[in-house]
Amino acid sequence: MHPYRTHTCGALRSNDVSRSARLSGWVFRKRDHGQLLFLDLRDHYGLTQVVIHPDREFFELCTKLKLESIITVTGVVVARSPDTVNSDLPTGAIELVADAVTVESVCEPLPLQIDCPEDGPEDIRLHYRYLDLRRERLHRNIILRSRVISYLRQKMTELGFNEFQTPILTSSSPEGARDYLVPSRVHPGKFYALPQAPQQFKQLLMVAGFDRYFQIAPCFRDEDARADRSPGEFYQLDLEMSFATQADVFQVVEEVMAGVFGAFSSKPFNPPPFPRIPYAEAMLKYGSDKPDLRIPIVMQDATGIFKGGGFKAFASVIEQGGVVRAVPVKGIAGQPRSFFDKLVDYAKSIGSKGLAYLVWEGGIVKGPIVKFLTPDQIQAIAGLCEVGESDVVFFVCDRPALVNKITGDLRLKLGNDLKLADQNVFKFCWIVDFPMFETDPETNRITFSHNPFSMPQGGMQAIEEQDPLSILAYQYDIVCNGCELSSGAIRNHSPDIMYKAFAIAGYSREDVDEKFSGMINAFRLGAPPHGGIAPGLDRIVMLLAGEQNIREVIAFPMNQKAQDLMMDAPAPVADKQLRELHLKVVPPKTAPAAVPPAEIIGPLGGNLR
RNA sequence: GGGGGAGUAGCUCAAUUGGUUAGAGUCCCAGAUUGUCGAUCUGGUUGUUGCGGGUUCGAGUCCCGUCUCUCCCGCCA
Repeated sequence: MHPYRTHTCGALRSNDVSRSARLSGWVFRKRDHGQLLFLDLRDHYGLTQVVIHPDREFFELCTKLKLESIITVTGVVVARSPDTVNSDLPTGAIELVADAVTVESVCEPLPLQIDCPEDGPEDIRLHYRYLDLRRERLHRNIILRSRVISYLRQKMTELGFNEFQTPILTSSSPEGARDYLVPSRVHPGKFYALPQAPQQFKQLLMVAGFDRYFQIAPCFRDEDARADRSPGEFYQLDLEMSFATQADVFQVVEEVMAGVFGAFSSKPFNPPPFPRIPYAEAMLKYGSDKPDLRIPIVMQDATGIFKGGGFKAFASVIEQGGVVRAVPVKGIAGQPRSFFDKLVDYAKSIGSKGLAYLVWEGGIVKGPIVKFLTPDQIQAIAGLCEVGESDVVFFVCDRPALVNKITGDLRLKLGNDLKLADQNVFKFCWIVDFPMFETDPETNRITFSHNPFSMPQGGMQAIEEQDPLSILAYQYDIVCNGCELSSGAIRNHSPDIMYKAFAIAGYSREDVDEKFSGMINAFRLGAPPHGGIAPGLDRIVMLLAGEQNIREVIAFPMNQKAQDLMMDAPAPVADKQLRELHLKVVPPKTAPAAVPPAEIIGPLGGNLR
């Protein structure tokens, strides 16, 4: 017999009855009846009830076993009597009657309860992540992640993509997020950078003629965390295709997304093709380039209706280039006055000068601004917003950029507070036609609004003839339930167009040659038209698992301040290591480095350093 | 870098306008218990109310500072 197990804790069934079996696992729960002891033995595969009879010499030992200790139990599989069958358990028709018990590992008092649906304090969870991961929900999430990755690999291979590895130690790129840097021992004063994405490598693989690339790619960005953004590192399903149009990329991604969401979630989603929403339309209708389409609020431009009208607060702002955005919400006319007052306060708190609104109730139109409007204007608003009895329309008037932000936030808040979004569906869309360039509000200079390597729509002609701010890019995002899953683009594979595009953003030919020499040289030596995208794996799993925080789908995440509390990273290193790397630490003036890290005393005696 | 929230027993939380010995569930410990499966029953331990200062006859509660965690803004080609 195998020293540890003949079956897993999820394997035994009624047809194993009277078999001799050996199980190993964690003591999940104990039920001590004095003259009879039940143990629920748990492993990765499931739970099996072990029965210990009082005449066994190990009975006493077992009654004193601490939860989460690990034991090996040898015994006979016995059918449960009909009234004691547990139909909630796959193994619930049988139980293992113990003839021998070996303690493999004793568990000391636990800092976290394993059999507990509620989360403990975040820092304790992260410090004892291996315990947190024993909990059913997290264990399930991590396995879901594993299965999703496996599915993606299989699907991508089926679609003719080949998986590649690209360097982890590479060079810093001047664009984009802050890099994580790795000092070179051999080259004093020089640094590697961890890749923010394998962007250039995957494009070079296209130049190399591999046609279709994919990778479950680690990406490293030194940026601050959010609930859906883990600091440090994250993973993308990175893909790139040669001789591909935007439509080709969409088709592949739609097939993969529909496949993975169909396979791993029971929630319905809109089937491909996903709606294509131009960036400008998304900003107008939803105030966001990652709209949550579950919220049934579609905003409208009402600038024309208020222009030169009797509502001077709006008319004067419009004269200075402002716009009016109408936010129609159906069926909320009955909300109390306090609801509207709070919303006005909220709008002000996020930078709005105010929040106007009209209420269609009891056959009349009410609201603070109604006295400034003509019946024709009100009629026009009702027609524009398609509202009527019991509906409400909010209005914000300001500079266009601010209006987008305010109404976008307002739309989300209304959706949230009024629970307008169906939590049991996924709604996908593409955001397309992103502008190639934008004006940096601080410097007033033109910069790339997204990926500088995107192909401008209209190619060379557009770059040469159009107002830069009017040029669109073959740049796209896929969005699900208000979550940006990914950005992608058809790439600019022409050195000439690239030089021109970079010139508009203020980079000289020499700059481009210096910063992107590898790429620009490659594009002079036969580069196929190509494009791709990189859906965020962590966010996909987060959506599938129904989790609100990305840490819940990462086995060993860092906390919000980019610390690994379990491994104690980042940490100081020995002077010898610094000398070898030709580095000297210059602490900031308010030196937090002098403060020792908080210590959590636990079973392993200290902070695990 | 900025703003919000939270911090009370190992854990989840309570504690009236500032009022007397800071409670409950759970975990843990002891005892009882032969069919439970979140076992049950009885009893018990657990506290620098994050930390430091201040106001007050009196502070978990009010004020100031600070630390930790978290959410958001900035940032994320």
